[in-house]
Amino acid sequence: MHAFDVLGDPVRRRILELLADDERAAGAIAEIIQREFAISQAAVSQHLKVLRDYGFARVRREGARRLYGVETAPLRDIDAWLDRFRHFWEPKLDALATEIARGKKKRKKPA
Amino acid sequence: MHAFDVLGDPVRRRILELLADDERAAGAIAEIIQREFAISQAAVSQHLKVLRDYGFARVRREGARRLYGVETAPLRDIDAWLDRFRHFWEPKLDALATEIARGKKKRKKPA
DNA sequence: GACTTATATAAGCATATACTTAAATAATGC
DNA sequence: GCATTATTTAAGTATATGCTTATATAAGTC
Repeated sequence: MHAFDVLGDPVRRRILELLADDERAAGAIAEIIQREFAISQAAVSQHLKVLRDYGFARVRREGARRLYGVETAPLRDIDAWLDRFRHFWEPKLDALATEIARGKKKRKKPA
Repeated sequence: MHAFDVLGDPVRRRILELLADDERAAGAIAEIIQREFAISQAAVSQHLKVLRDYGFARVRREGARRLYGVETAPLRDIDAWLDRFRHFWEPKLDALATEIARGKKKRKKPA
């Protein structure tokens, strides 16, 4: 499955949206998703597995809970793939603006 | 089908890459794709239909040919969806830099 | 107008994936 | 250690999608 396929599923997109702010326990995620999509807890768990398997999420145990967090590498890959089309909707930037805009440089201190 | 599903298919991604530079005739696209993916002309045509149907491509007739071009609205939608994750990999920009970076403003003249 | 070229559509089939229910695994509390 | 809570995994099924071959549509050529 390709990263784009992973994001093709609305449940998985919603889960990632939930994780964009904060880590959340599998159960807390399941509760929200079950309410919004009317699917079983097992189904939610299977989606979490897909997100793990394709590098969109990480888990850590905390007692009986499993805390999920977003992992951005595949999202960055997608962002990079879009680069070849960006000139269609982003104005041409000069070299410096591009550096700033796309964060290619680590800056020591914001001015 | 969601925009992400459309991009989930490697053939469709490749077609869009081909269109990123230039318009191309359906036949020219089919030729390349058939060589690279070993699928039939009909299959390529079906992918072109999906790209049309979901707003990723437009066609115009030119004699017996059909010239395809990329249409970026759904790509921009995806780009916008990624916004909520960008803070993970882009440095925090100040307001002005963000304006410049994301092209929210039409500038009259580059300095 | 028949023939060829360019492209799309139809019909049918195979496979992947998203769900279900049931069961397994693991930590917590008594 | 047994029950409970939290979560994953297994097995089975339905459906969507991507392919195939065959056919339709439309324009260009003689």
